[in-house]
Amino acid sequence: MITIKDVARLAEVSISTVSRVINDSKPVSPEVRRKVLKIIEETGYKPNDVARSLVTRRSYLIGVIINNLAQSYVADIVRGIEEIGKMYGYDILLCSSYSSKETQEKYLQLLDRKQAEGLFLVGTRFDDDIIDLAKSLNKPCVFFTRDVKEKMNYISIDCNSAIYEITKYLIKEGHKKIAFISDFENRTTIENDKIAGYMKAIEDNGLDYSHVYVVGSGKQRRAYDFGLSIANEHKDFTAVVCSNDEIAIGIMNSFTDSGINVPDDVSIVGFGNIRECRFVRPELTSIGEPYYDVGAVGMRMLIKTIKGDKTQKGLMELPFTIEKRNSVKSLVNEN
Amino acid sequence: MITIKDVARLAEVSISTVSRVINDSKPVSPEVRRKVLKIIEETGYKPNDVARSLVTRRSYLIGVIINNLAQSYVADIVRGIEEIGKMYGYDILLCSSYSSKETQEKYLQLLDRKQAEGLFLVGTRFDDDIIDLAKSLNKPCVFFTRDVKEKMNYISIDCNSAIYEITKYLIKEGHKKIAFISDFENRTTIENDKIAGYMKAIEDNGLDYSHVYVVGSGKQRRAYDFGLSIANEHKDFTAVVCSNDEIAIGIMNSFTDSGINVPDDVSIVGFGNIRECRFVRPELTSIGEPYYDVGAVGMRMLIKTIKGDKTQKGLMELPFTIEKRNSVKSLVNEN
DNA sequence: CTGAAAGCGCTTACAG
DNA sequence: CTGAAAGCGCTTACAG
Repeated sequence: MITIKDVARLAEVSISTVSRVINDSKPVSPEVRRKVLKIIEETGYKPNDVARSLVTRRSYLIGVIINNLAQSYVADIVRGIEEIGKMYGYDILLCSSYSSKETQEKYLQLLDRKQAEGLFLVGTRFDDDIIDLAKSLNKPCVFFTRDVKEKMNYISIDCNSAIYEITKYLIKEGHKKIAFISDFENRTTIENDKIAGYMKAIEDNGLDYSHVYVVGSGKQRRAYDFGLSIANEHKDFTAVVCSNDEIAIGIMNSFTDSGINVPDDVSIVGFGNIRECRFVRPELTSIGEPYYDVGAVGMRMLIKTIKGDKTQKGLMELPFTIEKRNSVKSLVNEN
Repeated sequence: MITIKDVARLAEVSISTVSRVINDSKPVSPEVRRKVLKIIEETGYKPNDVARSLVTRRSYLIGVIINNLAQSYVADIVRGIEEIGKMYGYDILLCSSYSSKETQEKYLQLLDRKQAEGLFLVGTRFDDDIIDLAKSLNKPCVFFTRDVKEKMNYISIDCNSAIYEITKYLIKEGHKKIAFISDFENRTTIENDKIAGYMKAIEDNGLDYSHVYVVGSGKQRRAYDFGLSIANEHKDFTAVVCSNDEIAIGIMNSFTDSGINVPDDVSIVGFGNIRECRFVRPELTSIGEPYYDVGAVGMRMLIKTIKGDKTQKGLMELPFTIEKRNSVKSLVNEN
């Protein structure tokens, strides 16, 4: 391995001078610069970033703790994080915790030892211990989570408005009996926001029907089973708003398999706009969260904080979109 | 920031001793060890991995160059890489090149400067310059690609056998006119393997019909358009084998939209077993590539090479599975 | 078992 | 504009 020392020797200058030309940090006479550059070219010298990190105390590493890269929204967030990171010269250290608190703890320690300059945590909900540990590391830190705690800097979309708007959209299409299908009994803050948005739309539009079902899971398979059970009982709604797309797809499949036509008998909307929305039949209307942007905007916040710029603390909310597809039937033009 | 020096001072020992207890590298008397551990505990000292890296010349970093994390199979490979990496104490530096040769080159240089100990390149095909550059870095390196060159260490699945087997499966189900739908005119080595597997199955079973269509793209949308065009002309096959799932789904949707029933009129199989296979209707029969394992096995190879164990060079092939779903109709029990 | 010293490959005051 | 020296936070022969 060829080092700065070798370059200095070959170019017959001091290592200080070599350092100055590779970093362009101080004036160097043109002839000397040329000579050094020539040697660098010839030897193929590349500075050792580890040594550089040690003295500059900059690692240009951002620790990203996620649950599972297999979830496409997580992959999208990571893409946003990486892209913006690379723009500013930061690399990301990816840590998949698969929702294990112990693993998250281990990675937080690891990232600290590795001198990560910032932390980006992505997960449905985080244990208080993890939040405290992350804070104790004294590094800039941003969260993307479904369960917001006051003490964290987080980035999010306005779920309350999103569900409010999509419910209003169903109402405008003539639906009067709209149910909401929630994931867990034990709700995250975001889930509460969603349900509040649903209820507000119902009330604001003077409807007298509302019903919140609880699947007991956020997963498709469980939603499918749950859907079969409500398909069998007497269901009186003409549309359902689902807390996420996995649930919506599970419910939709269960209805289809039970002989309930979507959207002719029941309209369904989801939340998240995952890729599968366009693959299922009928294609699923959903709320689009700009996941890539979540990563990108969050990363910008993080980098700003690292640079010491003042940045807004706490909340940062991103806009959503309603992706209209054909899982919703308009009842307006019917007699 | 508290350093090894602080710990040494507080514990009234030399930094050598502190180093020995944190690394358990040399015998230390029980009392001294206890004293040091106590100080470490009290101060919350954590070794600086950057400094450690510099002297040990070990970064425990693996550079992973991919095209796009938005492709689910890429995310799965990365999961496998990360999981095995973490098991052995390695972290991954993720670099998304979005198929740009320039970006790949830049990242290769970056990874070299960062002292990455190994390289894992994932992509459909790589430019010769990139392969050469990667080799020139003199680091252990493994490729997962659809276009294999002799000069690389790669990991792959046996596509020839996979397509052979799935074609045979269609034949066993009574299909006698089976077409193959390929992606590009300009074929990768893997694509050639697939077509060869298809042809061999046709020949081995004495069928007199064979036809290779070329979409001109590996993407779903283009396959959809292409599917519309062949749906309109007189098509004489009862089944099609597609070079990948995106194509299969595009073709399937185009057939459905053209009034051709899948699988009643035409059976379709894909390759890749992407998540969408289970979301489309009918669910798509496909060849499952163990992508997670590709990452995991490749990473094991890489780590072995880093450790200096001799490992098989060149090819490493993984088994495939045929995921039978309902996009295939059996013609056997018909009269 | 323990410590003093050298050194990993850089950057950066400091002095000239 | 240039160089000698100190130092970043560690590990590891070497000597005792």
